[in-house]
Amino acid sequence: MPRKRNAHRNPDIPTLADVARLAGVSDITASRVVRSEGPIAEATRARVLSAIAELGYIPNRAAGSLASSASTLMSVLLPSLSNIVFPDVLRGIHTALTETAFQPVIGVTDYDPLIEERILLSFLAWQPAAVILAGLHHTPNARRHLEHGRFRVAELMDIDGDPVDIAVGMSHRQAGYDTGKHLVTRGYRRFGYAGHSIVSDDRARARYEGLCAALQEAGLVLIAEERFPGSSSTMAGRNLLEAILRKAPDLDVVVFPNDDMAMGGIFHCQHAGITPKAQLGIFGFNGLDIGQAMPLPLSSILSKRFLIGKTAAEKLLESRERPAEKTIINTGYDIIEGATA
Amino acid sequence: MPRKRNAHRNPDIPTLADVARLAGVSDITASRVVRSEGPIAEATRARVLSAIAELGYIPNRAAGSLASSASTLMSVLLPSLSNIVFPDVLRGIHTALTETAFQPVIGVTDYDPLIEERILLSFLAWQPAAVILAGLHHTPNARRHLEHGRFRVAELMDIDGDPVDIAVGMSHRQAGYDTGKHLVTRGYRRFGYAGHSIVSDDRARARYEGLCAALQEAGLVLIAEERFPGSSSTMAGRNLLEAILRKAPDLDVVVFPNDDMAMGGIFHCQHAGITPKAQLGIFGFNGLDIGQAMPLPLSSILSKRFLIGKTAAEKLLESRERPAEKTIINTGYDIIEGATA
DNA sequence: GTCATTTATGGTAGCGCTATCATTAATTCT
DNA sequence: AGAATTAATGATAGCGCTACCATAAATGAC
Repeated sequence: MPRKRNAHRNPDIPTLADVARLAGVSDITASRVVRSEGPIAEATRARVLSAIAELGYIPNRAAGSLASSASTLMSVLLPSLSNIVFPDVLRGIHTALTETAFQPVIGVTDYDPLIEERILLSFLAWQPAAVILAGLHHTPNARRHLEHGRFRVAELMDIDGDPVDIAVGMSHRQAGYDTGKHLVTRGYRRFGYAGHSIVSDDRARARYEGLCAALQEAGLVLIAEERFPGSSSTMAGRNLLEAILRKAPDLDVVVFPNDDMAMGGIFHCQHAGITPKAQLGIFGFNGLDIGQAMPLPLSSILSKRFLIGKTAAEKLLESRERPAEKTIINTGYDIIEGATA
Repeated sequence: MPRKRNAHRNPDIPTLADVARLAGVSDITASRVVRSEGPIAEATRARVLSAIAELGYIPNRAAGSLASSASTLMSVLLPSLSNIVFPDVLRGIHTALTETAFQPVIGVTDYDPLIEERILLSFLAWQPAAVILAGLHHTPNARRHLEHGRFRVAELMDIDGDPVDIAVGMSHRQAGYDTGKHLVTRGYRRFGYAGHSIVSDDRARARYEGLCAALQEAGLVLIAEERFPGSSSTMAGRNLLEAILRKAPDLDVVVFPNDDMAMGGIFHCQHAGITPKAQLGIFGFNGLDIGQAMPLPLSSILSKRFLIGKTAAEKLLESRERPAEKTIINTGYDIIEGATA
């Protein structure tokens, strides 16, 4: 009994073979046109493109990926989507990928290396052209896959370490250090630090350590610290400033791990009748647009998130193969003087 | 001359066939274990899982997608990543997809239907399980693909229209109307509207039209409008409020199309010594966290972005086939009274 | 025990494209 | 003109998995 018509195939959907037939060429010639690869005569190309348009042919990327053991997907693992920082990075990535065949597949790790590992493994099932993730710290298993995989790797945000392939970002330790130096130079002496738990946020910890190092060099110490166990938010920043000032009312500046919380600090000042800068310095991190739009622009460190994402993706697109040399790209940061510290 | 060893295949990477061989079963039995599909004895399953662990097998999703004419990718087209609104939606989508095999592929349309169409076509090459996009307005070509494709479709944010498959969101026209009613009820009579160009933002336009309808019913009209041709931002909101008050100093409330701009309006008030609410009402849209963390919480409409994303993804996961009936899910919105209007 | 149904497992063609080798045609060099 | 090189095109096996049909084993009903 002969087998029924194979239900695998939907006859309404044109394949490359249909295109080739209509254009009067072989499959592989049509493929060459679609891929813009290999020698192809202009007249032949035109016939194939005409057939593609007539049939409304859409390539089957899974087939191409299977046949070539590679895909046009870029796996992007982001620590968070809860504030604008990583959406900005993603926007940079997306901008660089526009007009290319590459498409970002997204996962959110919640700053958890184990979640990162799990998502990475599920992404590898698609044989991505590249993996983009944040930071230089991964589980041993994840690192093994990153190191032995046949795909490019970009580790973003941090450059203080040994990347697998490419690292694009800034030195967070240096940024924290420069924050301390900057504030000491401006005359601040009684420092406080208010932020979320930094157990899982390597970069916030590095900035904190840089800040402490700068203070130590100036013969100073952090007089008070206040920590919030949950995730970062503006409301948390408001509450933290209120709490730390209750413990140490004589602080003259408070450093926050990010602008969201620093803005919360500003809102507390407004609520409590504290004049930013004149009575209490408030310093953030990231240099968000919204912080700069305040009547008193927030004093902060500008992290170049969009540039980091865009630069990383562009660098990855330069070559499908990993070069022998690892690359570290320092996008730097700016000190935004602002008006709050 | 026989052909050289096929370079297609990397012998270091275990395939399903390797798993099957090690477990002493056929390929299709191993596949059944991986897919959790079809009858499988527990002892057999354990043998296969053990082989998978030993080999570190990672499935080749492209192969599965090709063989089954379907994939585990979800195409997500977002209008923007420039503010937190759509990252919140994406966060909801991602949350619903966690622990499933589905992964979101991201494209950003910049509120341009032609870009949306282009991105959609490139995503269809991956035969996504579903397409998630914003709004109910698409190019004719895009709509044709959405209607005839063998994948689920969720149109988010707006429910005032005829969806392809599922719509999840709120009535923006009703939200604008209720904004007007709410403010009229609070005693406001001299209305201004300050926002970005709404040519490409259907939902902002619908809210504007709803607002105008409510004012008309109350025998009122918008006394002044100010438009900014660029994209929405807090700084733009500051400038717009300054400009509209120069033209119409006697306004008693100004409605903004989103919280980002409304917060800019608040910042202008702070700068210009205007007391929000008492002297001038300021009303936004979206109910962002940061707006609620201000000393005077922003008066606004709360759009349930995370819920919209999560609900849509969950609904899509219920069935791979499109049901006969289209579904409209109204997540509603809340009026946040706040303290600025 | 026999027959019918359900459970479990297996064989393989094919999904749509591309890596690779092969052939033919056109161009360039001597 | 002939040889060498380059450009253009073609044939097909195979990528890794699964839809579908087939067979065998186990279980339940009479």
